[in-house]
Amino acid sequence: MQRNTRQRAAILDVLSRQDDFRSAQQIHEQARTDGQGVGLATVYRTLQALAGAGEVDVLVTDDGESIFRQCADAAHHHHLVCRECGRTVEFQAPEMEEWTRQMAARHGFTDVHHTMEIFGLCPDHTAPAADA
Amino acid sequence: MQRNTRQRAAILDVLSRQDDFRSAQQIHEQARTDGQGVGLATVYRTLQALAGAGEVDVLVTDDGESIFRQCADAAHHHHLVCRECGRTVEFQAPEMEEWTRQMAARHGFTDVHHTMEIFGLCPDHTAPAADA
DNA sequence: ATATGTGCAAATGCTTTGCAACGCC
DNA sequence: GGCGTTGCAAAGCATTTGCACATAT
Repeated sequence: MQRNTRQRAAILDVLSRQDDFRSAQQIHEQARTDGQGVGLATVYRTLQALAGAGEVDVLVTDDGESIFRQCADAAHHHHLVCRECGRTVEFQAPEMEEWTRQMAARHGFTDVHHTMEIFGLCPDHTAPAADA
Repeated sequence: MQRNTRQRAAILDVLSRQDDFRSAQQIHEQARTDGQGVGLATVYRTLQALAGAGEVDVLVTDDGESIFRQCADAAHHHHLVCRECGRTVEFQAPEMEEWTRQMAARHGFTDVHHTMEIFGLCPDHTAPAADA
C-alpha cells in the first residue's frame, strides 16, 4: 500500500540528512538541488503521509507555515527551534505532560494534545544589536 | 494615531462579548450579524493591530488559521482550547516559564518565546463514540 | 495488469495590499 | 484640512486537488 518510489526515497533522504525543521518548499528545493527532482505536490503529499505515520514531526510556525523534521526520538517530545535557521534541540518535559493531562481532565476536556515549543534565535543567529 | 472609528468599536464589541477563540472571518461575520458590518480587510487589520498592542491573544491552529480572543488575564498565560467551538480556559504555569527559560539559556538561544496550548474537545463536544 | 504515486496546473482558503473614497481629530 | 481608516477587489502564499500519465508490485 505504500510504494517504494524514487521520489519517496529522495524526500526521505533529504529528511535524514537534515537536522533542522524545514518547510515543504525548502525540502522540495533541496531534493531538486540534490539532483533528485520531485514535484512540489508530491513533496506535500509525502510529508503529509509521513507525518500521519508519525515518521516526521510537524510544527506550525507563527505565520502558519508547516515545518518538518525527522526526529531522533521516536517518543513524544518537544522542541527548541531557531526561528531563523530551523536549528533544533529536542527535549522532554515529563512533569509537564502529567500537568497538562490533569489540567485537561479537570475541565472535562477529552482527546487532547498539546503544543509546547520554544522559538528563539540560536547562538549563530542572535539578533543584530539594535543600537540606535 | 489610533482613531476611534465605528468599525474599531464594532470589532472590540464583538471581542468583548466573545469568550472563545474565534477566527477573523468568524468575528467579521459576527459583527455583520450584529448589524455592525465591517469590511473583512478591516477586521484583519484591526485584529493585527490589537494583537500587536497585546490587547488580544492570538493562537495559530494546526491548520495554520489564526484565532483571536480578548483575554481576561493581561499577564502571560496559556490556554486549554476546544478545537470544535473555541471554548477556552486560561491558565498559568509558572514552573514551566522558568523551565523553558533555562532550557533556552542552556543552549544559548536568545529572544525566545514559547507556545504551550492544549487543544481538545470540551465536555459539550466530546467525540462521538467510535463504536464499530 | 492494476492500483498507487506523480506532475502539472488550476483551484482553494486565509490573509495582505493597492488605491480611491471617507471620516475622525 | 489632513492623515489615518475603510472597502473593495485584486494579489499573495502555502497548500490541496483533478486528472492524465507513469510505475511499483
